Amino acid sequence: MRLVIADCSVDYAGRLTAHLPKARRLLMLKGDGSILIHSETGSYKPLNWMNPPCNFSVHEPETDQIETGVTELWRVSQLKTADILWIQIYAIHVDVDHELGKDPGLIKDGVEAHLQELLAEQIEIIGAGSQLIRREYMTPIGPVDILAKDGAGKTVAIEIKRRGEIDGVEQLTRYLELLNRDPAIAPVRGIFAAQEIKPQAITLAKDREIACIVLDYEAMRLESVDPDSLFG
Amino acid sequence: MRLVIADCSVDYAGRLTAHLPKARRLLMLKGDGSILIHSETGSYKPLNWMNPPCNFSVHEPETDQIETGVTELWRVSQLKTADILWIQIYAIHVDVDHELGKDPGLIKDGVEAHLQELLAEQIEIIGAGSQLIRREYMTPIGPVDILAKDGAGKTVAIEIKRRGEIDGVEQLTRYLELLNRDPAIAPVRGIFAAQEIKPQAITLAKDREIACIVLDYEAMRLESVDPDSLFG
DNA sequence: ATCTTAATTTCGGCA
DNA sequence: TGCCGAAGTTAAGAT
Repeated sequence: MRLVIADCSVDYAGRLTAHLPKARRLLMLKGDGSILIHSETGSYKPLNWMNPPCNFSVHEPETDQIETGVTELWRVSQLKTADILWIQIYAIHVDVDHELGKDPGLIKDGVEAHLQELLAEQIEIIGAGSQLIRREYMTPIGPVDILAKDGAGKTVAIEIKRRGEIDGVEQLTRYLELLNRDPAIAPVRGIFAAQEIKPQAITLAKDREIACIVLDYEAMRLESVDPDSLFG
Repeated sequence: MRLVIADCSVDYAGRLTAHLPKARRLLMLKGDGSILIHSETGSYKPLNWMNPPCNFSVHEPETDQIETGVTELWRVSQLKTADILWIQIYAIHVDVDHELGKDPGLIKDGVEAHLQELLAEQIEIIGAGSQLIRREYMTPIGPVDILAKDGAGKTVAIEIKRRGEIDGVEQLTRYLELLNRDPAIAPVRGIFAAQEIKPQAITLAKDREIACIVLDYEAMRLESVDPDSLFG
């Protein structure tokens, strides 16, 4: 990885056209040929970048560029999409190069799968007397997160999200349409369960006669009978 | 901005729990207190990070950590959300510090907002005699990009995308369903407008009796009466 | 390889 | 400020 702190201006042409006026920035050239241009602020998204696979080359600046102080002209192009990044270098203040080697990668824990596990285990959250039929109940258009029977013995399809948005309601609607064609389990009603549900999603769900349940992840974790599921 | 290349392992606890095994990485400490941890590959998203505002402090490693070779222990915590990042440092290979100053920021051109602006201005693209009613016409489930009246005086709802895919047709369908319940403007027909439209989206639109229009961005730009809108 | 869905999404706009 | 939708989204999982 090569790290360059330089005064530079940048032009990008690809899916959109964009320009960065002259300023001091970090140019990060990764081992896979990609480049990131970072400023002192902003979160992890760079001001501009080029994804691998790409081609890096240094060019002589044009006469008019030399007059404005450009000392080097960098060209980075995407091999597949033909996106191009032109970087005008005015001055280089730091330039270090160091090989990092391969990274073993991030190990994650605590995502949506865990919510599904917990709700399957604590299915009475959707109503007393409820019983789990199956997790990941298959349909022709994909698996329903949870299929259950409620206290009255009626079938319930549950769609689980971390954050409930309109898309999730659409998804559940499609499942319900299919499930209700199967006389063995119809009628099936829907429950949309999430840690938080957006107002628009609630509006749409109400319109489709789908119930909404907000899940308390921490409370469910504490309630869990299976301690291994805490840090699965 | 401080750039450190170090052998390190990382533990994150916050919205999720995650761990990075020991490896050589770039630690990027920005002026606003945020930190990014990058490897040699992967696109612009860091392996791990902490957003501003956050707190950085260096701690003495525990006895058992010293035994495994930890020389420094860094703690980065989010001030609002209480997310915490612990970084175990085993060896520092590069350590440079350089102030970048404030960045003037990216200047963009060619996004969806611009398409909407141009189509509102050149509304007769959807048919002679058409008139704009409103951009961003609000409904309970979100704003319709453009509401207009066609040459025959009938209401038209337009959804605009840069790239037209199935999602956009679904979105427009929801709007139409709602709009057609309002006797003041019903009946409302739909137009799906985009720079390019995927065949699947065209098929679905046809099925829903929604018209598709492919927009020629360059032609619309040249046609624009408002030169400022070129590089808004 | 392609497509679908989530993301510690980030980012911008407008109410 | 908070909500909502777009992004040069990116990234992971499933088909």
